[in-house]
Amino acid sequence: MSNKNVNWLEPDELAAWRTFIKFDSLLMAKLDADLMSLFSISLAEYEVLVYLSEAPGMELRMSALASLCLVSRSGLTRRLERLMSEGSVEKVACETDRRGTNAQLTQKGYQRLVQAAPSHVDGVRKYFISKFSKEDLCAFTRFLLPPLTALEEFECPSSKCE
Amino acid sequence: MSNKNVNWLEPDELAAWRTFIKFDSLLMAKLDADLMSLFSISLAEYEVLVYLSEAPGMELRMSALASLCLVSRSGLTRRLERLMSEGSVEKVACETDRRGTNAQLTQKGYQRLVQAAPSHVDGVRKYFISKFSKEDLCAFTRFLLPPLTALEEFECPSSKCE
DNA sequence: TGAACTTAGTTGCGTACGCAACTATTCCGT
DNA sequence: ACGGAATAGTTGCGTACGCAACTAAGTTCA
Repeated sequence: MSNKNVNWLEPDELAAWRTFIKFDSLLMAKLDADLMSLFSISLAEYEVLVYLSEAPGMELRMSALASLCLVSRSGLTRRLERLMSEGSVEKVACETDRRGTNAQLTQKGYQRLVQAAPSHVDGVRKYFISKFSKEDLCAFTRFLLPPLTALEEFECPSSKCE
Repeated sequence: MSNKNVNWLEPDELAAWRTFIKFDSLLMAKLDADLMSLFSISLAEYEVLVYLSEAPGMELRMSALASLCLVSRSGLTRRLERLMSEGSVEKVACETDRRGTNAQLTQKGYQRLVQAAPSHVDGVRKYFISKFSKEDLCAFTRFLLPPLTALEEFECPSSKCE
């Protein structure tokens, strides 16, 4: 199609854009499918286990976790229901704010993470990291960080983002 | 967390990986929200209009369209239902294969695309393309193409991918 | 030619999610 | 100290999707 009233992307631009979209889409699908078939855990659930494992006391407020996972608060409530029902996560009351709830990684959840992580990390290295030199990897991050910050500001229109 | 039995990503690797994930997620959400609020069309539907507009006769087989959109055949059936119900797309019987159906862009669908495209393309340029020099953009594509090809082979395990 | 296999598309069903509305708690200005 | 606004989390409802099963049509091979 070639409509002169629309300033379509140039071939190089289009190639980069579609490669990016497709790469991301296939990569996420592959990582999810691998986790699912090997460890019966979805990428979304794995993500929760990772963020919890990195937090002090292996616990995080629901809202903080939702924000890290880029998911709505209701979406996170349901994700945690699934993880709780298999015993990977527990909810504990928040000491300092009685509205709040902390999600906490259980021993079982931690073991589940440690079991799945090597294979998952291998996948990330194999399909993504290994394609870049160390310099290119850092350049990649530097390139993407400014637009990422700009995008974050649309989410939290006026205030301090986290 | 620091478990010595897992070969976790290095800080630079982790930064690149999480930046990538987050950037993609926020960018897609933003492009979708913009299309939705300005033109009441989702990014998924827009994508269908684009691919149809580029095809000879502005029509494509359902399967081909599903493959381009990286969506299951049933997913595409439902996407087209939505686009048909507002008159942007029609189904026409395939001449050469009576099993087949072609999705065809209507005048209305084409106008819808031309109306939404400038704003959408601006967004893609503003948040993605403009962050790279022309050289970096091509390098970016070159980097991602090999792993993309590798990932495509998992989808079509043995055969010719298109 | 015709029986087995493959391919095209649709449908039923289950899942994961977002939005809006809700309750409970905390914060803030006076 | 108290009344209104903000925040934390959950729930009901609607949506978009994938998988598996299905029908119809084409393909292959004996």
